[in-house]
Amino acid sequence: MDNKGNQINVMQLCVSKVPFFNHLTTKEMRKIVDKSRHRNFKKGESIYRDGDQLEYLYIVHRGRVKIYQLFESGKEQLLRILEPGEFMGELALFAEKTLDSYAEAMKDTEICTIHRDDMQDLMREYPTIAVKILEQFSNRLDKTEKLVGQLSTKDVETRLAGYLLELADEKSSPGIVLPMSKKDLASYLGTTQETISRRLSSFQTDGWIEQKGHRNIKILDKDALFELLSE
Amino acid sequence: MDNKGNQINVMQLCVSKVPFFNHLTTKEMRKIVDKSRHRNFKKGESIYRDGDQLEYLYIVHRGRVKIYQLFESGKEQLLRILEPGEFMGELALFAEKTLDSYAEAMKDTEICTIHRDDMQDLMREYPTIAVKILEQFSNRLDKTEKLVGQLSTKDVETRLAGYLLELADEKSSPGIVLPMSKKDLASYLGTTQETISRRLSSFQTDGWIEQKGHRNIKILDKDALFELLSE
DNA sequence: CACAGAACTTGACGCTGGTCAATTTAATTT
DNA sequence: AAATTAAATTGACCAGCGTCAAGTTCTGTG
Repeated sequence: MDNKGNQINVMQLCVSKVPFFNHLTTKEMRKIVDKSRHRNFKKGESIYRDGDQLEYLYIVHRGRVKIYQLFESGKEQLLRILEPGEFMGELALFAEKTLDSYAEAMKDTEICTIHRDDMQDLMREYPTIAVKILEQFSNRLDKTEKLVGQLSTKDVETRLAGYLLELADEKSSPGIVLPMSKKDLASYLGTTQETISRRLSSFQTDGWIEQKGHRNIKILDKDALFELLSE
Repeated sequence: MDNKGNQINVMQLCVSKVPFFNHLTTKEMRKIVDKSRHRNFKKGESIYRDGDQLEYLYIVHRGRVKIYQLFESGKEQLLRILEPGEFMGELALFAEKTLDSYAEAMKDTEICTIHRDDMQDLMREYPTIAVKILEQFSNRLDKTEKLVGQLSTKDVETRLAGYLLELADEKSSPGIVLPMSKKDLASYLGTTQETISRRLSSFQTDGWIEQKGHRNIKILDKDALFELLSE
């Protein structure tokens, strides 16, 4: 049985990659690996859904996951996208809460899960873990609060410009690749596919960007976009 | 000198009231009190502002504080309101971050401050503190994400109905008192004073609520409001 | 490489809700 | 209780953007 070999493999892949574990010693990490479980999801597959009982912390190791809410009206609100190393289900750590959001693999994705009780133990044993999680939390909260501000005080054009610039900053190159479909982007920015499409077209007409394919955008006039933000 | 007496007083008032300290022993609390400073703010006074260097954790002991963002356009986005026992400035705990929001006392307010370095020490010494903070954090994040969803998928009427019901739930009585001006409520719900006013008027015309004075509302038909949410 | 289905674009139209301005009402102060 | 100020209401107007519907362009799969 290659169970043993499998576990070592998982350790290298999963735990060591995650910011809030990677300061621990190898021995300590092994302890964590013993408590974690590795799972695979195919593109489009649901990882958890509204109404599920939340019992695990999920850590994305490979792939990409989107978290969204779904309303009675059928409208979707995309909350965030998880890249490798990020986690979700953190509410599970404190209470037996019922979920009110959905998590879906955007492409084939590998995930590590750790049960609530084990996480509690780990935090007690290695207090620094809690501090690390806290750090990530505060960044997320920060980002979410900014989104709230944008949603209610800026028009779609401005929000879109802001998003493009943010993306360009991260990659620090004029060519950017949208990490999601325009439909999802619309959901994230609190608008519709159609409006996103119209605004991008007008950006292009103005000579500020150039679109190639469905997800590739080259920024031609950063300053023009930037101007929008402070108007 | 009544410094000593003062400190004991402060301890009882401030630290013991806060959820993430109140599980500690009296002796441990005293240690924390030694590191905290007590401050008073008058109504309307600014506690911190955009651009300030963030160095302290602020714990509200008495009064009420509003946190908001301010945009170039002059628009305000109210993020949340702190009641006694809640805290702000938590980003200070991790990095030397510059603030991008404002905190203002909504009435005469007493606050305890603890310096970042001291907080770091405390968390190392009493790991449970970090876990408690984490708990509050995750609730806030949850609330903020819900707000995002509402802002971008529901119309003002629905958001307002949702807010009123939420408030009624907390107090579990038909008569509710707005914790803020309608102007601030508008800012929180991502709309304008005028629209809030219009919607409340129409609720009243429909016989669903009754307004008395500027901040008192009696809910007459809970079900009608509730219907709006799931349409 | 072709083809099917998904993703995106474009147009026409109407409604929600933002803006500006003028009153009215409530809250505070003296 | 009157006076002053702050908060809220109401009306008129119109722009942004959501909706529905019909095309067009990608893209990944066989």
